[in-house]
Amino acid sequence: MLEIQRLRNEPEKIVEGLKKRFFDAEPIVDSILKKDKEWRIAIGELQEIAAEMNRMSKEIGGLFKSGKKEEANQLKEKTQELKKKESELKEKVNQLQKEIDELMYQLPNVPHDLVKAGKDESDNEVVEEGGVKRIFDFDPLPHWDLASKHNLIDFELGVKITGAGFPVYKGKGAKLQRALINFFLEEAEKAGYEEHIPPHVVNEASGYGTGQLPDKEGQMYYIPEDNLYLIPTAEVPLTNIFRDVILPKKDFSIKICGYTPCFRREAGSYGKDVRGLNRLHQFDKVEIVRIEHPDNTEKALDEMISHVRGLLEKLGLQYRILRLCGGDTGFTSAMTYDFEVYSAAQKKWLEVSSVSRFDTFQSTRLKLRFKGEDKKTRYCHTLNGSALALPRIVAALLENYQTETGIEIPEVLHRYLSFKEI
RNA sequence: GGAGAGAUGGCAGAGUGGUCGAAUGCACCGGUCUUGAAAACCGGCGUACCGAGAGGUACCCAGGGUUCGAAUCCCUGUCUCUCCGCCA
Repeated sequence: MLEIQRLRNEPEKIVEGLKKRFFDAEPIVDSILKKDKEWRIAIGELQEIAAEMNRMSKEIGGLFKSGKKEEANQLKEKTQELKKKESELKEKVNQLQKEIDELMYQLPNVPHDLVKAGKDESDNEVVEEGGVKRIFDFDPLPHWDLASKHNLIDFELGVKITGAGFPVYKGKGAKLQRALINFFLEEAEKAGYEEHIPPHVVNEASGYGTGQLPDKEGQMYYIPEDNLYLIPTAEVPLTNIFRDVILPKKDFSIKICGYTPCFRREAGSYGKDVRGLNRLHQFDKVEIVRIEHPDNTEKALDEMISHVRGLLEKLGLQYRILRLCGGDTGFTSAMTYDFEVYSAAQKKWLEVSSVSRFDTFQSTRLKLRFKGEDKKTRYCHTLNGSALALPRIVAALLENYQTETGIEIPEVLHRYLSFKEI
């Protein structure tokens, strides 16, 4: 959520910034400001009445104590009128507050200066390319064929047990998953991220904290009996560790990571992109999360990008980094870099990581603050990124490391496995 | 699943209708003392909102209610703990 202060101080800037998303914020911002003005007047009046009531109550108490019953009763009658006014105003204030909140929830984060205006993914900027380009002298197979040929992943079995999008990893396929998870976790640890194993199910408050609710409930699996949600990413439980937290000092830099399965309903996504591992309802991911002082956000983001880049280089994959345009940047994000890996067999780029800075957008909902220089509380900045999501990495590894007879394993993974090829 | 207990400031814990935003202890911050530290002593020490400021308002799990007045009484909900049962 944006800070109301910011809306009051620089509404034009926000409206202007959101144009980069092709989001017309003006009517919402105007409406908020109008209601905010009303609200401020109403709450001023309400507080005055409350103060008057408090005064009278004390007076009545004193009168009763000193035995002046009649005077006390007279005063009592006077309070009736005030009470009525008070409850009316209270209702008005609450109603306005509710309306303002609802409008605030509709405003996405304001894109960072570097973010270009754009409607969709076709406007994203490629900011970097690297890694090893793979050239085949034979016809490479897509990973779904390789997976069944080498008995690594059984998609049909997953359909039987659960449904489409829930593959079963078997034998070396399963071990490869485990190796990747360990590799990613150890790399994260080396980079200073403290490992966590959080719950894979979260409550409603956590969903609101990181912004999945009220917006994207349709994308999460929901357990109505307990009012709990399966996590779509470790970002949710990891970031919510810091919900309702005020960090005591101004110098802090919190770096945590965690492996979890991720569950996504992916409602409304059909077509060819869903083949094989390309889009799943359950997948594994190692997530890195940072809580930073606003002054340190830029540096933190750079470090995260370097970290993810490092992983892709160690795995020997061809990659590119995109800075998403306004329209393709997630609702809660101020700036997002997507990492894509090239699959020579599928002849396309596969998104394997997304690194974002949210600035105060999440921390306002989370109420995550720190004590600043002058003992004032300020909102922290949050960032997170996948480091990395497994399925498409597996797809790219299988496809790019295939030979005519089998599949090689990148050297960095050897220490996690008892075999060097499939 | 059954039975019971509870939810108060960073923590512990008092407070059962009036001046309680809340005793006290611990922790924390500043100071005195000390060569330094400890101890002792003095002072400070929740959050949010409105207001230019003075100041005011709200918050004792959440939401309702009773009352001139609620941390305190009533209702509903949530959560936690203990015991029993079941079970990895």
